[in-house]
Amino acid sequence: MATRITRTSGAMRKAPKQARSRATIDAILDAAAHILGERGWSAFTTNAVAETAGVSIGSLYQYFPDKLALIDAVRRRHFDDVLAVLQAGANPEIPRTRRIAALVDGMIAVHSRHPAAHRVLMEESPRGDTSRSAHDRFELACRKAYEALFIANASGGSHHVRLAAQVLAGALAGAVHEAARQGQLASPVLRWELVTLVNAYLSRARPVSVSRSEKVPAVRV
Amino acid sequence: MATRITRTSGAMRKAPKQARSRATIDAILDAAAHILGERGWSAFTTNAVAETAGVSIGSLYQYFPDKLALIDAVRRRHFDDVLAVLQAGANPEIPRTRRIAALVDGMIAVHSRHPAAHRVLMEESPRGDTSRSAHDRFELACRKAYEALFIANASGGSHHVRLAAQVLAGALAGAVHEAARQGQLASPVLRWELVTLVNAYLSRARPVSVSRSEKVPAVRV
Amino acid sequence: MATRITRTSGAMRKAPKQARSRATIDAILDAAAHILGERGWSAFTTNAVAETAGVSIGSLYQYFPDKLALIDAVRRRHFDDVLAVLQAGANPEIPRTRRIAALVDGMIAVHSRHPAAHRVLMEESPRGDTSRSAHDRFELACRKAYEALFIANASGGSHHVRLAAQVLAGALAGAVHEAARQGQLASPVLRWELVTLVNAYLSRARPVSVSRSEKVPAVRV
Amino acid sequence: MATRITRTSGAMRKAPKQARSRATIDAILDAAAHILGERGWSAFTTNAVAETAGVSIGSLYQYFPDKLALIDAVRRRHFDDVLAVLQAGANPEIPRTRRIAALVDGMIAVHSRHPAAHRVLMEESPRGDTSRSAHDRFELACRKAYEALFIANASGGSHHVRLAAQVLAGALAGAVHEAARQGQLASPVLRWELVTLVNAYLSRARPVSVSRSEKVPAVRV
DNA sequence: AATGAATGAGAGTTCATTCAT
DNA sequence: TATGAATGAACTCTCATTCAT
Repeated sequence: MATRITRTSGAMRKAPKQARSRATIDAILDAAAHILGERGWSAFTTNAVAETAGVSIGSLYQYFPDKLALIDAVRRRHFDDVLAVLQAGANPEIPRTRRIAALVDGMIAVHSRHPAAHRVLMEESPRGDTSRSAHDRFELACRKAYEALFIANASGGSHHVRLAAQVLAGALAGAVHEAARQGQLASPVLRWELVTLVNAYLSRARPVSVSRSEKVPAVRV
Repeated sequence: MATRITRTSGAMRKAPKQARSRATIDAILDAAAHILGERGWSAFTTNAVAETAGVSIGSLYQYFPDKLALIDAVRRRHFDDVLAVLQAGANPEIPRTRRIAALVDGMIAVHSRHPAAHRVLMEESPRGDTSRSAHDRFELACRKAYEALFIANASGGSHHVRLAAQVLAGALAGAVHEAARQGQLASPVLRWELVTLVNAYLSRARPVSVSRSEKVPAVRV
Repeated sequence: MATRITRTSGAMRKAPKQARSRATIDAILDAAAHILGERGWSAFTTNAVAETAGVSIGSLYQYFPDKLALIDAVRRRHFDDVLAVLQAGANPEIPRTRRIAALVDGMIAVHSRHPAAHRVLMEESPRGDTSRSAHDRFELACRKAYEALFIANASGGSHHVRLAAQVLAGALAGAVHEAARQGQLASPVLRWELVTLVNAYLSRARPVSVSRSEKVPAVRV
Repeated sequence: MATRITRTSGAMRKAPKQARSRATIDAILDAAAHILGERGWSAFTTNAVAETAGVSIGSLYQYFPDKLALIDAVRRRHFDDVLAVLQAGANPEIPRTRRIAALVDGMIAVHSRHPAAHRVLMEESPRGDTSRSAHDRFELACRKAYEALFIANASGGSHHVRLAAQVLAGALAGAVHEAARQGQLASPVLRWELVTLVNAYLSRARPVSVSRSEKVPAVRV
């Protein structure tokens, strides 16, 4: 039950020198992503990945020194895809409304293929050292994309662009996750609501200041 | 690494008849919540819980038929706490602004003790049968709390109250999760931004209709 | 899975001094026999016995030092019953035919209450030291009863009365066990066949001498 | 102490592709049979089997999905051996006297290697689904072999051939088991008595009809 | 390079037995 | 004396990883 991963895993055991190697690696990554998305983290065993990929377990370990390196590779590849989505909507030439729509559509698309995989990669699976920088680059890129929306939009005037961008990112991701869990990703109403959410927050209808409510019940855990 | 849980677990094995039992059960639940929050699901082994609780593994199994029943019990106890928070802000007599603030403060409070625990309980750990009804009651209560905000507020006029409430719930949870991950739960700015988010969405600044953006890059996984 | 019994168990921890003790012991023995017969050896746990008997596990251990002593006590009590059956048919005044019928009926009766219990007691459950002498007395009495049949019947003229008696005992027990397994204990035809079996063997229709068959295939295990 | 087996086990986990596998499987089965025969069911733990076989516990589980599948495999292999013995004596060309001798010798041989193993396999150890059909085939073959003796022998004229065959099978098995327990399997006198038993029953010296004896003492358990 | 048999630490769970109350 | 909570050794089974072929 525990994650028996101790070794600090290096990136990839060997660089693909031949086309065959590259094909093997891709088969392994595809199989890994597939299992993660369809059957979840608990079914993600190295033996299962190797079998699904149609290679021997020995071959898998020839390319990935351990399980951590494997999941990191999957994550890296997934990040690239998501970044492509985000940047497609980052062009400042496009009107803001259209960019918001592109953002929402992109997020929906990201979660539509294998709804579980994204969440598993982001939240459930352990991170190796390799993943660190890739993950940082990813978060940076995401933040930039969201910040760009705020910056382009002077109306709100928040001086906490960075935190606001983070809130927006978390909110959109959370709403999409929940919709994915409910199987509503394809709903046009959902899309509309998400667009509304982003738009409204960017427009920042100013609330009246509120003081901290006096009594919040204690919460265990 | 895998979650080797198959048996469908019943609630609790035996009702405590002596005061000592109750103390043991509480120690176990506290230890379970603590491990879950501080060290995550992968460190959540029955033996670790028993040891942390200062009881023998046999005692743990005297009260919880299996690991699933244990995690379910933790979840149920946590749900009760969260529900208390939500209902504290559900009183329609209180002005909307104040209720929103209470909601945000409640969510922040919920995640402040063991930031990871909430997420782990909600997303990462498997659910037993026992948990099902408790979870349903919980989701219903959450939805009601959020819907109440929309209903009280006629301005938006959305006919999809339920979905909008779900979007808001997911968005707020996501933003809070992300803030918890960044260690910003105590920040007043964060609180302000979350209040702004809820307020803005409830006010539903109507965006101009947007057509689906033509090209969204494909996303693997 | 293993039988974790190591201690050499003494007979019974304390002699029943009061009527209440006697009642408790009987309740425990009844519960033990019941579980053994209805649910088999694998369900025969000390906790289950205590619960079925309606006493605490502590009380059980007050009277039986360990599980071995308990099962031995059950066995002893069962032996007494079987011996009573056997001796009822041992009276030499009664004609042989009638005695054989009584023997067969007795064996059928012995297995009719809880078909599984007899087998479990005889074959499946471990024997403690206490049981040794009781078991010896039992086997002796059985043998005597069977030998009496041979002795009364001079016709066969076997000089190996003891071994023949043992063969007869084993054969009858085996046939009855098999019938019990098939649920045929109540069948009159079965009874008739068993009587025939005993009768025929006692009459010892002399077979022609046979030489050892030359080739018997080897058998593993 | 209890048999903690619940899962319904499938046959064998994977077919051996290399010679090494076959050797491992055989070593495991041999070790399993050995432990069963020499030290009984209670010593039959998966770790003990693996250790005796000189392989790791992991290897054992590579080929047998669980303990049930292992014991079933042992049983199947044993059945095959016993069937070979029985059929060796089933040839109708051979005179009846010789066939009876072959049967008795076969049964003695079956129990001579590991006297306890046969009994344990037949009576004491739990059965998986795999074992079911093999066991049925086995019982059928046994019955056929015994029935053949009755059918060939018109003298008795019993119309209950099937039940008579079952009685004979049970009787012979019981007598052999008892002899095995007493360590008398090698005794020529025992062999002679067994032959006599079978012969006598087949010849069915007709007993005078007997009425059910009136009073059979009650038997507990 | 590739294969897949083998390994073994470690996780979940049971139950005979003890001992504070 | 009686109770039942507590104990922990022992057992079944998994899966990341290695290595002979």
